[in-house]
Amino acid sequence: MEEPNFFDKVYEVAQQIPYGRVTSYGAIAKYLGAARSARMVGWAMNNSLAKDVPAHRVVNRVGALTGKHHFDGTNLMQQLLENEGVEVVDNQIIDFQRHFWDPAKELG
DNA sequence: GTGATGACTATGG
DNA sequence: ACCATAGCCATCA
Repeated sequence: MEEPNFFDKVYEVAQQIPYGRVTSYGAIAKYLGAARSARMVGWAMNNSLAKDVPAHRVVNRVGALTGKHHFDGTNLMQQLLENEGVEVVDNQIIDFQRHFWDPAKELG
């Protein structure tokens, strides 16, 4: 095994997102010290789909389910979030800030 | 080694 | 307010 890659770190953070909470790509990237690599976080999420990572809890900065079309169904991501008590309308999380979970703040 | 790509974000017109 | 462009940086062809 080698040192944890960027992706591995993203997985760890994503796995620590509490139930019913969400975060943004930028927040994770910032926690990892690569705030400008938010895209990498999203990409890592794509890899995480095959892992035990709650990728549906990671959305963009405005709480929009930009990655929903990476899931099997068209509304699977939304269903998962709603199942956790997160209100989602038109592919966007309602009261995003209330559900927001900042790893940089919660973990350190 | 170079170029292209991406589930983003910030800024400018 | 909306659309376009730039920056960022890790991975792949």
